[in-house]
Amino acid sequence: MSPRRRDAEGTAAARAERRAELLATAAEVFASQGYAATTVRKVADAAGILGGSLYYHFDSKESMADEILSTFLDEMWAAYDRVLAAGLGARETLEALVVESFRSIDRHRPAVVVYQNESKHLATSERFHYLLESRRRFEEMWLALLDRGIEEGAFRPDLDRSLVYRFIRDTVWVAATWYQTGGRLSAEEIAKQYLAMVLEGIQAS
Amino acid sequence: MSPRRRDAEGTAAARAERRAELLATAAEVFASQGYAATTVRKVADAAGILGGSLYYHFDSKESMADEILSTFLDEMWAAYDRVLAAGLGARETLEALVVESFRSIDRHRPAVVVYQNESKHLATSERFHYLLESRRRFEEMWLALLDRGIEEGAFRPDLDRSLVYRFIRDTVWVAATWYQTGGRLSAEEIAKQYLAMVLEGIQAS
Amino acid sequence: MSPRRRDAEGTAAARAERRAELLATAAEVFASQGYAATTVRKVADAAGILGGSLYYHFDSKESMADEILSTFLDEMWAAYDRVLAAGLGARETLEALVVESFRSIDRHRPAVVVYQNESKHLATSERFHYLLESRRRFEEMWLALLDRGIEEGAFRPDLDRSLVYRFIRDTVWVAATWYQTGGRLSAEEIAKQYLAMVLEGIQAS
Amino acid sequence: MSPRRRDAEGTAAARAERRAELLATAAEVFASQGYAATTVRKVADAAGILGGSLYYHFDSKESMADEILSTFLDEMWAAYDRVLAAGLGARETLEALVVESFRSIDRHRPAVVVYQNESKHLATSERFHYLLESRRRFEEMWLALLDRGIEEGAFRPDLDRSLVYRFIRDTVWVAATWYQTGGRLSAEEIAKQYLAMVLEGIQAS
DNA sequence: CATGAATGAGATTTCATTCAT
DNA sequence: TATGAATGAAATCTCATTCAT
Repeated sequence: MSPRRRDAEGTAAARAERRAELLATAAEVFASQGYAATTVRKVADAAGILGGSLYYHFDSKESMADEILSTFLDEMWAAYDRVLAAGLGARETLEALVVESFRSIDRHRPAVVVYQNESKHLATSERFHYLLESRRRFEEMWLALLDRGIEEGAFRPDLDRSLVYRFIRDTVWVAATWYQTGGRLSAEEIAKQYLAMVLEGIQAS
Repeated sequence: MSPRRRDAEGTAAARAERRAELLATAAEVFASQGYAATTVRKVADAAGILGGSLYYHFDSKESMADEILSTFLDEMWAAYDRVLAAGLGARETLEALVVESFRSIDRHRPAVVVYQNESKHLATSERFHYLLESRRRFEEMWLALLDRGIEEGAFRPDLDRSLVYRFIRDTVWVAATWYQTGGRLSAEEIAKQYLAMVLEGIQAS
Repeated sequence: MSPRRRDAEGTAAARAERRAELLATAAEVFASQGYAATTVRKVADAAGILGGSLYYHFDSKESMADEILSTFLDEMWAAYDRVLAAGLGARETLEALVVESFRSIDRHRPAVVVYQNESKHLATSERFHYLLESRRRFEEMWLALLDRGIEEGAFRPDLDRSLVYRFIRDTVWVAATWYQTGGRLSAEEIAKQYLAMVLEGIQAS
Repeated sequence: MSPRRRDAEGTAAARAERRAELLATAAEVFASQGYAATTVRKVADAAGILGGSLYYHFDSKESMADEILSTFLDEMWAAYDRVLAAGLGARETLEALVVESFRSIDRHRPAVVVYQNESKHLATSERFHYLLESRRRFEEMWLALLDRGIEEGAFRPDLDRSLVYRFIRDTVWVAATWYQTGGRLSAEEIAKQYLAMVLEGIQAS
C-alpha cells in the first residue's frame, strides 16, 4: 500500500466520520427545535463551526435531513426484516417488533423524533417520497400481523383493526419524544412494560 | 335595548366572530404545515385576504398561536375540572377523562395538533409559559389518578407509573394527528375502543 | 338669510374648526415624535378618532404637514413684514424681529418644531418648495439687516456675516424645542434676555 | 508574533474597520435624511452592498444608531473630561469646552446631527437611556460652570442661568447642521468667532 | 476544512390610504 | 362624520446558500 493510497483512505474515512458527527449534531438540533425552525447557523453553532462551513460537507439543509432519515429507516427496516424472516407466531412477532422499535429509538432517538415531527411535511417533496413508501410498508406489515394474530386466536377480534394499528404505531414511536439514552429505564425494560400494557391492559385482573 | 347598545354589541360580536373565523383558518394551516413552516401569507391566502390584513386583527403570528392554544386549553381544563369535581371512582374518572379528551380533539382538532407539535418549542418563550404550567397540572392530575386507582384496586400495581402516565397521555392526544371530524368512527366510538385497549389490552383473553 | 344658508355656513364653520383642532393635534404629535416616525394612526389616536377618519378631513398625511407649515409661515411673515415696514433702525429692527420670532414660537410652537426638524427633508418634494423660498427670503432679510447695522455702526464689523446670521437664526428658533407655553418665563421675557445675550454677550463688563 | 496570532488580529481589525466604514456611511445617511425616514436599503445602497448584508455586521437599524451615538458621546466626554481636569478658570474652561465641541462637530458631524435630531425620540426606548444620562451630565456641568463663572466675576449675573445654558448648548451644537468639513472656516476659526459673539455680543462697543 | 463577507429571495410586520356602511 | 375592514406597497429582518481566501 503506497503512502499515497493510505492517505487517500485516511482522509476518506476521516471525512465520513466528520459527516457522521455533524449529522448527529444536526439531528439533535432538528429534533429539539424542529426542522423548519432550525437555521443552518444553529446547527453550525452546535458543531462549533460557522454556517458556511457546513456546505463543505453537505449540499443543503435538506440533504442533511435526508441522510438522517434514510440512515435511520434503513437500519430500522433491516431489523424489522430480520424479525419478519424469523417465522415466529403473531404474538411473538409483535413483541419482537416492539422491542426492535425501542432499540431503534435507543440508537437513533433524534432521527426518530425528526421522523415523527417532520416526515409528513417533508414527504410532500419528491426527494422524500421514500418516507411515504416506508409508511405504507409499515402499515401493511402491521395490518397483516394483526389479522394473522386474530386468526391465530392471539388477538381480540372485537377491535377496529385500523384503530389498533394506529394505537400501537403512535404509542411506540411517540416514546422517542421523552426517551433518554441512559435514563432510569433501559429500552428493553420499557419495551417489556409497553408490551404488558398493550397486550394485557392496565386494569387489575 | 337602545339601538346604540345593539349596535355596539353587534360590532363587538361581529369582530369576535371574524377573529374566531380567522383563528380557525390559522389553526388549520398551522396544524397541517407546521407553525414555523407556515407563512403569514399562507394563512391569509387560506382566509381569502392579503397578508397585511391579518395584522388588523392580530398583533403577530405568535399571538395567533397564543390565542389558538389558550382557547383550546381553557376549554379542555373546564371539561377536565367538571370530571374531577364529579367524585367518581378512579376507573370511572379515567374513562371520563379519556372521553373528554376525544371530545376536545373532536372540537379543536387543529389546535390539539398545534399543541402536540409546537408546544415544546413555543414554551421556551416567556409568553407561552402557561403551556408548561398546563403540562405540569396535567401530569399531576394523572399521576394522582393512577395512584388512587392502584389503591382502590382498579389498576395494576406492577407497572411503572411514569410510564403508564406517558403511555396514556401520548396515546390519546396523538390521535388528533389522524382524527377526522365526521369520519368513519365518532369521537365516542374511538374513546370506547381506546379505553378497551388501554384497560383490557389487545390480546385475546 | 334662509335656514338653508345658515346651515351651510354652520357646517362650513364647524368643519373648519374641526380641521383646525385636528391640525393642532397633528402638529403636536409631529413635533414630539417626528414627522416620519408619526403614523397617521398616532395622530388619529391623539384626536380620539380612527385612522381612516382623518381622510374625511385631509387628503393625506403630507397635506396635514403642508397646512401646518404654511399657516405658520404665513403668520410669521405677516409679522415680519409689519416690522420691516416700520422703518426702524437696524438695532431696533433686530430687536423687533427677535421679539416677533418668540411670539411665533409662543403661538405655533409645534409648527415651529416641525419646521425646524422636517423642512429640510420635506423641501425635496415639489409641494414644499415654498419652504426653500421662505428660507431664502429669511436669509436675504437678515444679511441685509446685518449689513445695514454695520453701516449704521450698530453692529460689530469684525465678525463673519454668514456666521452671525446662522448664529441668530438657529439660536432663536431652536428655542421652540424646549419652550413651554405658560412656562416660567414669558415669550417677551425670553426675548429680552436673548437679546441681551446676543447683543452684549454673557461676560461681565 | 506567530502567524496565527497575526491572522487573528488581522481579521479582527479588518472586521472592526469594516464596521466603522459602514457606520460612517449610515451616520451620513441618517444625518441627511433623518433616522426614521432612512431605510436600511438606503444605507446599504450608499455602502454599495445589499440590504440584507448589513445584518451580517449589525443586529438592527437601531443598533447602528446606538453604535454611532455612543461612539460619538464617548469621545466627546473624554475630551470634556480632559478640559474639566485641567483646573482652568471659568472663562477659560468655557472657551476650551466650546473649542472641543466644535472639534467634535468637525470629527463626528453626522453623528452630532443624528444626536441633535433623533436623541429625543430615541431616548424613549430603554436601550437609549444613556442619552438622557449624557444630557443630564451635560446640563449639570454647564450650570456648575456658569455659577462658578458668576462667582469668579467672569460672567454677568443678571441673566437667567437656565436660559444661558440652553443658549450656549443649542448655539454650539446646532452648528453641526450646516458645518462642512474642509469648508471656508475651520473648526477653530468658527469656535473663535462663536466665542466672541457669546462672550462679547454682536453690538458695536 | 474552515472562515467571513456577501447575496438574494422571502418572511414578518408596518402603514398610508381606500371604501362600503 | 366616523367606523372598521381591508389593500398593497414598502420596510425591517432572516436565512439558505455561495465563494474567494
